[in-house]
Amino acid sequence: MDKRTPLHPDPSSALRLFLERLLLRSTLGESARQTIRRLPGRIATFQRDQDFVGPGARPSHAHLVISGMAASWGQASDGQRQITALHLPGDMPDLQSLVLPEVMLGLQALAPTTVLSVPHEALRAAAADPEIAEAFWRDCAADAAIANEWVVNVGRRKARSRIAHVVCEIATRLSAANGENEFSFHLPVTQNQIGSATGLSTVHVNRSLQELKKGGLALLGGAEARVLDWKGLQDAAGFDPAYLYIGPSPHQ
Amino acid sequence: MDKRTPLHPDPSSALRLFLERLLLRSTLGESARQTIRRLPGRIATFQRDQDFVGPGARPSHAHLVISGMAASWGQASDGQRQITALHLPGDMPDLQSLVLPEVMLGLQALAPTTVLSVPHEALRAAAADPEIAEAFWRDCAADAAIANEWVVNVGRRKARSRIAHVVCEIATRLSAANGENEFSFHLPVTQNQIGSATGLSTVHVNRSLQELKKGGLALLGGAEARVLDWKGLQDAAGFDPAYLYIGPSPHQ
DNA sequence: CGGCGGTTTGATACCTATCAACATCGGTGG
DNA sequence: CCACCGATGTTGATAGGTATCAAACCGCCG
Repeated sequence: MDKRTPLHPDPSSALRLFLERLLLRSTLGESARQTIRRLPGRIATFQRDQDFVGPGARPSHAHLVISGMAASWGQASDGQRQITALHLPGDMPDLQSLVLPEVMLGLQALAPTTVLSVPHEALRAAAADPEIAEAFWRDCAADAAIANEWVVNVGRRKARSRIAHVVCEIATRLSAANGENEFSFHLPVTQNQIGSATGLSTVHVNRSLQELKKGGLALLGGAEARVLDWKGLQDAAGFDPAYLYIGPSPHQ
Repeated sequence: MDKRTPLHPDPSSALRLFLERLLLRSTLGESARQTIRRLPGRIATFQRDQDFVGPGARPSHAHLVISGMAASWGQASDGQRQITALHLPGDMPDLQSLVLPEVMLGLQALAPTTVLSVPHEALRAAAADPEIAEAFWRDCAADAAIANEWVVNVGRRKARSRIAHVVCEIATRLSAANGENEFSFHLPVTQNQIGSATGLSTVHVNRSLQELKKGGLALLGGAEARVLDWKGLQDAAGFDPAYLYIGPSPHQ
């Protein structure tokens, strides 16, 4: 278990997290909010590097990240993993398994992570409310938009920018979730995992991180991230938060 | 106008195309099918390399590709484009603008392309039918899955594999749409555009294509693609069609 | 203390981008 | 019919970015 982040031992506070997350992008009436808050679920914890959903599975539950950090990944035929998205507390990475029962990506914990397993039936029942169905659809669409931006990141930017872009994204998403600017936050990922996310080798991640440090832009290490120069980092990354669809960036 | 593919001058045949596309992944009752078939729309044509949706726009219509080929793209801050998805006849690339009004990607025609512009209002009205809403959501989720696979493609595979993978994807999607194996098909993209899609330079695309030819795997050129060795190409690409969510590959 | 995972550094090889030049081809106009 | 032209494709040379391998270092924890 991750001792550093507050635990959410009860489903109800976890679901409040989920509700706030949905409300970032969608408007829900009181009855819809009630439905979300009353979803059933079972708490589960996973250790660092543990896969909790594998490609080709047909899970009967969707997973709501409560604490820690998770990642979706795919792999090339040689077995090398590529992380395609990072999931922060409040995210439900496999919500789309409601409409596509066979998930084709893997989900792993990047650090000790707590999730709430919510049965598909309950989510499907909730989605009978058109307001909720639209909110779910909207979040899936936003995930697709984020995935598109990752393609750009990995395909067209060079090492330093790629890493800076991921840091900017996490900082912005955390800030949106917490309602305040986050320039110094817990980022429990190794340089190896950053490489998996950016399509770079571990060694090159290391060198690029040193460049970011030397340039006075950001400081990563020991599972902590500190943004020293938000404007400069954003510049180096070519980061425009619009694709995250969480309103105007709290930063700037 | 593209003279080589049959034109669909009337909306109704275009909408049949769209309906077949939805039925690849979803089940729709007769009333829902009627609703789709009766959607309003206006035909429009675009020339090669013409953008018909730009980042930051708030379009009032969604676009159904009828003939030709389109691509969604994003760009790095230096202006370099990265193609994040290819759109074949029957696809509606910006369906997600229904729930995320501000589109953050661009859409361009790769070749002379005909589209049907369908008003958001009409689509939203159609989505009042839960069956249709779910079908729309499902297609958005599938698009997200495809985007994830592109991240893997661009991030972890080497040049030859990346190109082979894109060819495999197009061949499989065309085959699914047409109900028959397509080993030789119209692929109106320049090597430059292939580079934009795979994160490679034009020159390197050229060399890699020659390797594919020399290896007897595939032949691309003159807006035509011919797959010579499907199994071998699939191998070189590390291609597994499951992520497309269009049932078992028609190939093999 | 010893091991372990993570980070850092260096040497080297490979892959890909870039630039420049040239070839090919279809279309256009004389 | 031929000359020309622009777009596309091809080739070679070179530079630079990144991967890979190996080794050393470090902090943490048992």
